[in-house]
This record gives sequence, structure tokens and C-alpha cells, in this order.
Amino acid sequence: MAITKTDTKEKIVSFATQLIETKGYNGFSYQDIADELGIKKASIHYHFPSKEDLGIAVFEAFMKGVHEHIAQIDFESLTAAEKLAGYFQYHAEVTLVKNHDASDCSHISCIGALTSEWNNLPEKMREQIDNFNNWHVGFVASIISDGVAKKEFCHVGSVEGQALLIIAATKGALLLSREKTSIEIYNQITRQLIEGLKCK
Amino acid sequence: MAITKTDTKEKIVSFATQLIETKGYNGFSYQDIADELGIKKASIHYHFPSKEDLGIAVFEAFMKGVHEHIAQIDFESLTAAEKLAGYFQYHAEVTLVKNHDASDCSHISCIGALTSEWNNLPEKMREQIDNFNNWHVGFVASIISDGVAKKEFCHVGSVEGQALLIIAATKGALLLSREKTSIEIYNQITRQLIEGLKCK
DNA sequence: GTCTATATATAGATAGAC
DNA sequence: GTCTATCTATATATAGAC
Repeated sequence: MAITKTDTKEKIVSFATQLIETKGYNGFSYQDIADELGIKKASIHYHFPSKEDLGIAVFEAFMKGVHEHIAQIDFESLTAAEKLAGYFQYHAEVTLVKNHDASDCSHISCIGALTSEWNNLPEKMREQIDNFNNWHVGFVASIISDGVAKKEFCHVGSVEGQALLIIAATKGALLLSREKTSIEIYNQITRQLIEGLKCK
Repeated sequence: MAITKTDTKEKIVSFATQLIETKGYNGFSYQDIADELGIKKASIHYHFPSKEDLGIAVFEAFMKGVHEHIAQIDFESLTAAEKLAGYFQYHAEVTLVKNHDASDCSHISCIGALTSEWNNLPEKMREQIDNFNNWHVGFVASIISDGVAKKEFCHVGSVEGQALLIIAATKGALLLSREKTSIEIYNQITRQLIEGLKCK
């Protein structure tokens, strides 16, 4: 299969995603992408007239990846703890392993990076992120509810509170792992979260 | 008491702190400060020749505030749960209440903001942050250890793992609160953390 | 679809008058 | 200690040739 004409567009989105994960939306420039792909800035503006357009495309691709991943999971065959472990693993893989090697901790997740820049983002990107976060809380809450129904989880507080805790801790764990250059920090924190939910 | 000659320097550090909390180190400029204080950019360069100098001064002031706060706590009179609650309250106050009003969620903590920008910070700032984070983990771990010794906390996993979880979740909780414009998210998450540690 | 060239704005920073 | 003026670099973005 030949390289399609729109291949450049995909490469731009792919590399821009990595740049957001490492340097943030406001931390990268069209020049960074031009250098990496061996093209000129003006060519990027052809595909994405404004940086906001590119940011929106990056986040859409991110969400598409998340939803495709979830669509292929056989939830029926998993315990709640396994679902949660899979969630944590995907969260790490989508930022670390997918594009790079597993020992590279220089990335944080796209959603975490953008949430960190909340006050400096274009309005349309904020709307995307807000919608995703709403969905995200519901998704994690559904895993917890399932575990409770199966007598597998004995959580304290509300299901929503536990879901928020997991999402907050996951974002923070990737920040700390990047700072310490050690994915083991992330693994340690996420293990604690799962163990903390299990019935004693 | 008359306004001292170095008062401008303190005002610069104070407002730069707020800018880091809201827009990040790479998200603010000397112009932002000049506009706020009614001075010119060149005057800021007189006090802080480079932006890195200013960033370092901001973080030193942040650390000084933390250590002064801790020095005035009467640890002997508190339960471990109270110590932890105080930790969470200070973490929120130092970013929200101190300079502003309690319903303003547009700030995240100085340390959280800077950790989010890890890959875009000058080397000397990274060293400061790394040192602080090391101390930070030890401090939270000591609170947990104390609670365990008093049979107040029955945690799962290692003490260090629990401390990392608390620090990660706190950073993430402030990010989510800012995004949702609701400090109640932060309160909900930190309550879960305390309840999760208590012996059942 | 990619290029060269350019417009415009703003960043961090310095020199030197007051 | 603060100012005006300026330097240099880089950002986003556009016009128009190929």
C-alpha cells in the first residue's frame, strides 16, 4: 500500500501528540513538527490553519484511541480488579509504550497534560476536555460499581468519590513518574489503588 | 512602617507565584508582571536578571512558607488523621485562600504547576523541585507511620506507596478542581484518602 | 500539497539616561 | 531603582509561486 497523500496530516497529529505529552500544548511550536517531519511550517498550516485546529485534532485522535480500545475489551470475562488493572495499563501504554519504549518516562497522558494547562487553552479544546472528563468519571465509576455488585470491592465513601480519586491519582502518578524517571512510581501508586478497593 | 525599597522585589515574587499557579512558569511573561505592578519590564530584570532567577526565587519563597507552616504546628496534640487533614487544608489554602478567595479554583499549587512543566524547566529549578519532592514524600510518610504506630491507620502496601498515592492524588485533585471550578472535588478526594487509611 | 517570503506580535534580555 | 530604547529570537499566521 502506497503512502497516501494525507499521510503527512496523520504524521503531524501523531508527532504533535507526543509533543503535547512531553512539552505541553503551549510548549511546542509548528517549527518543532517541521523539523521532525522534514517539512516547512507553512505546510503544517495548510493542514491545520491554526494551532487550535491542530490541538483539537490531537485530542480527537486521543479520544478515538480510547474508545476503540474500550470497544475491543471483553468486559464479561474480567473481574473488576482486572478491569481496573487494564485501565491503568492502558493509561501507561498509551503514553509510554505505544510510541516509544517502556522505560521512557518523559511523557504524561494527553488528557493529563492538557488538564495541567487548563487556563491557557482555547475555548473549544476546553469543551472537548470537559466532555471527556465527564465521560471518564462515569467510566471509572462503572468499573467500581461493578466490583461492589460482585462483592469484590468494599470501598469507603461514594462511588463517584472513588472514581475521582483514581483519576486524580493516575494523573499525579504520571507526573511523579516523569519527574523521577521511573515508571515504578506509577506502578506502585496504581497497585495501592486496586488493593485499597478490595474487600478485606 | 514605610514601604521598603525592596518592596517591589517582594511584590514581583508574590505575583509571579500567582502567575505560576494559574498559567505556569512558561505561561507567563515579565510583561504580565509589569502590567500588574505598574512598572516596566526592565525594572523586573533589574531585580531578577533572568526569568530563571525569578523562578528560583518563587520556589524558594514557596518552600519557606511550607517549612514555616510546619514549624508552627503542635504535632503532639494531633491525631494522625488530623495531621493529614491539616496537610490537605494547607495545600488548598496556600494556593486558594491565602492570596484570594476560597471559591477561586483557578490556581493549582506551585509545586504541582512546576512538576507539570518538568520537561520545560531550567536545570536549577528541577533540582529545587526534586529536593522538595524527596522531602515531601518523607514528610507524608512520617504522618502515616505515626498513624500506624498509634493503631489509627491500617494501610495496605508500603508506607512509601501510601505517601506517593497521597501526593499524586493531591496534585491530580487540584487539577480536576480547577477544571471543574469546584473545590468540592478536591475535598471529596482528600476525604476519601483519609477514610481509606483509617482502621475499619 | 509544499515551498519561499513575509507580516505581525511578543518573548527574554541589555545599554545607558535619569 | 526605574525608565526609554533597542536588540535578537521566535511565535502564529498568510500570500502567492510552483
